Amino acid sequence: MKPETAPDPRDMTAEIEFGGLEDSCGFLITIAQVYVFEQFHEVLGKYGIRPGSMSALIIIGRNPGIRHGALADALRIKLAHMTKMLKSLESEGLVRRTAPPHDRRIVEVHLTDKGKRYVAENAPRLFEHDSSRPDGLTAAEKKRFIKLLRKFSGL
Amino acid sequence: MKPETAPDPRDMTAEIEFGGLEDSCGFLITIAQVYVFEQFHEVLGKYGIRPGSMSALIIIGRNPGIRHGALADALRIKLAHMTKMLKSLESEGLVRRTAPPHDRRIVEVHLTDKGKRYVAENAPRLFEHDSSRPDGLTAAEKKRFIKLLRKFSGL
DNA sequence: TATTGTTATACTCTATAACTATA
DNA sequence: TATAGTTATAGAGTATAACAATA
Repeated sequence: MKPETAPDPRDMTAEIEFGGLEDSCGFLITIAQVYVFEQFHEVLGKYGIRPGSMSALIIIGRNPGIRHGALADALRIKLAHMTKMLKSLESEGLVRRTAPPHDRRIVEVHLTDKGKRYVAENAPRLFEHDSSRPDGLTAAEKKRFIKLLRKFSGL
Repeated sequence: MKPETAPDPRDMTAEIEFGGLEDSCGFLITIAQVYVFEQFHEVLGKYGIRPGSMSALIIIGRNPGIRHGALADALRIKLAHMTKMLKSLESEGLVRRTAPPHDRRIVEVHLTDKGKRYVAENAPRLFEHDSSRPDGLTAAEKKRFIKLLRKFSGL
């Protein structure tokens, strides 16, 4: 990112011009997201954990009996996708889904014992990875970054 | 996000516990990214523009003759996907792809006149949308946020 | 042999809408 | 009629690896 450098795409040492995208939150968040996933798979892939289902399991563990809809809202994914993910986690024996008697439309989700062991083993790996990712931010910057990210998303 | 509230997923007014994810850069960036795409499609969908190809066209416009590989690096997407995207943009008449005589392995990309008009018309819409997105950040916060995002991604 | 790009395949994630069951 | 979730289908994005052409 050197705006003063004349762009010459044939010169491999030349930086390319981003034409304003370097100041676009949307573009930069997309780029950051690619980096996050890349690092996640590189470091945590060997344990077979994936970002989406790991987040779901962590939230289910902290909110026993949470409904499909509430979980979908929390993870910002569509209910249809949530169903697929939870049925998959159920078939792996990590979660249990039950319809309460008072409203049989609802599906409540709990971790199984296997699911609890899975979270106890893998959640620390996720958090350790997240805080040690080589992202070039100082501790103070990371703190500010997290606050801004939360405010940005209305979380 | 109220850690002091007892979690009760059946009470719709209760906040859910994120169990540490609320302090994870990776999780928060994923959530932010969902918000960015959602807003993008809501506001700019009617013009038929999409985030990936719009970014590509903007960068091509600013770096005439840029190679497939350099563009893929800039957008953090795989070369195989870049090829698909550029062939699609070529079939829409927005870009021209040519192999230079001095190294016939290379493919250089330029905007066509139609592509230039397309960018002239739609890039301002993208930037206007990006700066006016209702993300709750003040101008000063947005500035700091952009700097942190760039540092985070090594851009 | 190494580099640049292409093709093919498969998998994940997402969007949408029609559907079932229940309230 | 409205709500919670399910199913089916299609599309976008991505990963991977095998491939062709050129250097």
